[in-house]
Amino acid sequence: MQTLVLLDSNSLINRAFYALPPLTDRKGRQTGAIFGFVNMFLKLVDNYKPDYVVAAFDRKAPTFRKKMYEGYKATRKPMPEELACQLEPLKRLLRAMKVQIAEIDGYEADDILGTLSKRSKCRTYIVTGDRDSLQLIDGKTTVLMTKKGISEIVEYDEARLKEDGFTPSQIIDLKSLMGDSSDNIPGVAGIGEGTATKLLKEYGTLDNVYAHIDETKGALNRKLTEGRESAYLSYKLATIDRDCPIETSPEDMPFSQTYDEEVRDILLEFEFGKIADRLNFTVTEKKAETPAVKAVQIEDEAGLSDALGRIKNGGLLAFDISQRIFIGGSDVGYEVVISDNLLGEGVDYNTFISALKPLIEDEDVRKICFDKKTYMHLFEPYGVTVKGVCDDVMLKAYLCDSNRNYKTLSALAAAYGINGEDGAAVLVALDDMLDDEMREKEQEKLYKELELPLVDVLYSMETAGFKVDRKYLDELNGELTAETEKLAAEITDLAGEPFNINSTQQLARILFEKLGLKHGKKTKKGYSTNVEVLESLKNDHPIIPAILQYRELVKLKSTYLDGMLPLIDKNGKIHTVFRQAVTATGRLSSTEPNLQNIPIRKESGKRIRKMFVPADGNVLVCGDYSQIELRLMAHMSGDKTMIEAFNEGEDFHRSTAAKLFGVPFDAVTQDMRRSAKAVNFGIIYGISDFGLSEDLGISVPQARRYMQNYFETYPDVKRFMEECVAFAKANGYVKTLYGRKRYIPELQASVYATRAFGERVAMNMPLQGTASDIIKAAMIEVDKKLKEGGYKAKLIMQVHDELIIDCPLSEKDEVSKLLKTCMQNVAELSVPLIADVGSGENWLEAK
DNA sequence: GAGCTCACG
DNA sequence: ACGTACGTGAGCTCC
Repeated sequence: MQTLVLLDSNSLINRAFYALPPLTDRKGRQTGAIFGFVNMFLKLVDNYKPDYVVAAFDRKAPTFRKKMYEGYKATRKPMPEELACQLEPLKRLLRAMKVQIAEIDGYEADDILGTLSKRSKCRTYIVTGDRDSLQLIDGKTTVLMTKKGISEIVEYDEARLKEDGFTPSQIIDLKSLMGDSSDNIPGVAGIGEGTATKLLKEYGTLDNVYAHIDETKGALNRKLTEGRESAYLSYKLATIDRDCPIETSPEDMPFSQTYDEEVRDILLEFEFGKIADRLNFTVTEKKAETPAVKAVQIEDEAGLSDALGRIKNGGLLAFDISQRIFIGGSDVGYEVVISDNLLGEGVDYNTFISALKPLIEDEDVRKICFDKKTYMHLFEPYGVTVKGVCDDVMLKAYLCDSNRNYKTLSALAAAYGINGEDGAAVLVALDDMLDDEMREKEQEKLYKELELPLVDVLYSMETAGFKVDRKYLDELNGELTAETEKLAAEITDLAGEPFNINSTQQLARILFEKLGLKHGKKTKKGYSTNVEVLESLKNDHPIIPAILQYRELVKLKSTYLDGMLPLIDKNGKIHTVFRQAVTATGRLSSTEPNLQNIPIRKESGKRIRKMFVPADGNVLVCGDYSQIELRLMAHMSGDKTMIEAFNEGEDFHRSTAAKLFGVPFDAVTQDMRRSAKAVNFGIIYGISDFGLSEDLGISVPQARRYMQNYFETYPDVKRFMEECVAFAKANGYVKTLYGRKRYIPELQASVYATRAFGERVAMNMPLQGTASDIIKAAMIEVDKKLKEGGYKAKLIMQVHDELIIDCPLSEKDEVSKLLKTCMQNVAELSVPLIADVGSGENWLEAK
């Protein structure tokens, strides 16, 4: 018997939409629900191997049976725009996959499924997330019910339904009693699943329930009597129409799991490279052609050196040896493929890398790889240095779309629809495609002059490492251990019982239930216990200050002491990893450990920062930009008043306060300055009245007045921010002074909060992004000047607007000057770009 | 693995 | 009527 699969497409895509994060392609088009749908579909056809597939869709107007109930239209939520816009693309893909699309005006998908399953002569599977369809089950019809969104499938046939105690037709009786809010079937008021099930067990059908209504008593009798009309209306509503005028005959279009080229093109258009990768296509043709490639399997060491020797000067070497080993030279018209099993047999890793050395170090051989910096570290122990141009497709892809985060070469290749096991061929193809894309998006200059040169600087910073005063760390650890233990004892004592203070849930129980303290805002798991809440309860119970103190110290100890210990090398140094392709704005990030969030704001935190010290005989020289983002706002907005304020060189927050509050500069109070500073920060973040009011602890209208006042003071700031948003809406992205782009698909959202977020991003990114472009340029410059000057001093850290140099004492003055000059002169703005430079015996002192 | 909390710019 | 400050990473709980 042949197999037919019927899809309740609206039900499935709905579930997919809400189950998955909102994916978009590079152009900002929504693809998340399609992605979920297609994945589920492919799993399904793998399991059930259908001969025919029909996808049924709702057509806008409610069906006849649903129209009968007036409330139907009123309460039904319209499909969100983010989902609606995915329907047509999905249909296009399904058609290409030889899936028939079935829809008729005035009918819903389940009517079509009901009709087609009734007519079907095949083994029939109905795929849906709605229990309604269980009424369609019969000897040859099985319902595949999706669970957990759409990730799991449960088979319902007659036997399985019987386990639940129902026949297929009883599903209608059940719904007419209990109703279904998602389908706006009213049922009988006050009767839920339990009562409905009990009644049907006893009486079998709705009719029979009412035939024996006298046997019920009390409330139930009253509910049934009052709900009779509603029940029978519900019965009609819940009954699927199995004779609707659909002309589709599934047999017209045989389905097969071999798809043609069009399917691949559509999948790639949606950027579902991973999916395209695992499908069979009738024509297997590589999208991006690589030069004539002849794979050579290397058998032994001689073969290896022979193969490598044939990649000549002026050639191209693509290598991917992170997982399996692939190297290739495309210019010579053949490709070398070296697989894993070679290692340990004919050639060992050491021999392999050494054989590669002449090519990696040949200035005239262009290299391509994914994540150059990691390779530099990998090669280092073998004495191999990367020389000449080494392109990095990870960075190219990042510049093309910073919202994406490709962790591996294969993930990147999949996203670009490049098939193939062979890493070297994949790299060559990717490199070509990304060059085109970078040209289109005008990212080449940033790539060549900023990101790629920065790789070498970051590599040397990571290699140098940051020295830790181990003795001091151990002492501090001891002190913190004692202090936290004491606090923990105090807390359990005050709580009257032992509990896990680190568990927010247990803590909430103690504070808000046992001790009866007034709770603040809720989280998903109960009441929040964050600093804000605790701070507000400070004077209500002695346990609160103890908890605050405990939290603070435990955080410091676990993250910055215990967490750091295993990362200290034998020389007492910590080597962070800078990640160059993760943030949406262009900033770097720091991991394993994160050295960009070492404490400084609080006294206890300052104790931590002191443990970071220069190498022996050195001093730390530290330079940080003064209010770079606000200066950029002055420059980019061209606001005369703001530019003037910076040119006068006075404290900018104070000068803002004087203008906002209409007082002379010298009459500004601490409080006024604090408010002005908060507004200045708000401006950088893409201000909102709510956010400002939260930060300052004032009312929203008050915050709004501050903003209005601010915009009157600096009118071009307002104009600039509006222009950023307008530009983003018109072009889909914003950019920095240097042309780095960030796409903002959120601006297309129908949900207000999401769109508002997109607007704030549009205001913030040009500032934050330009600042990071500038400091990156400064890093390259500092590194270059230090080398040129023959200094031993080394750049070791960057914290967004701050650079740190580990500097021999003898070079301190010159290096300090060099650092200041480089940082200040790297960009020419209409306001001074100021870097404050200091030095010291530890990181705290140097700042 | 998600959610909460909190460290930094 | 809605729900928000921008950008990160890490440690801990609890499911």
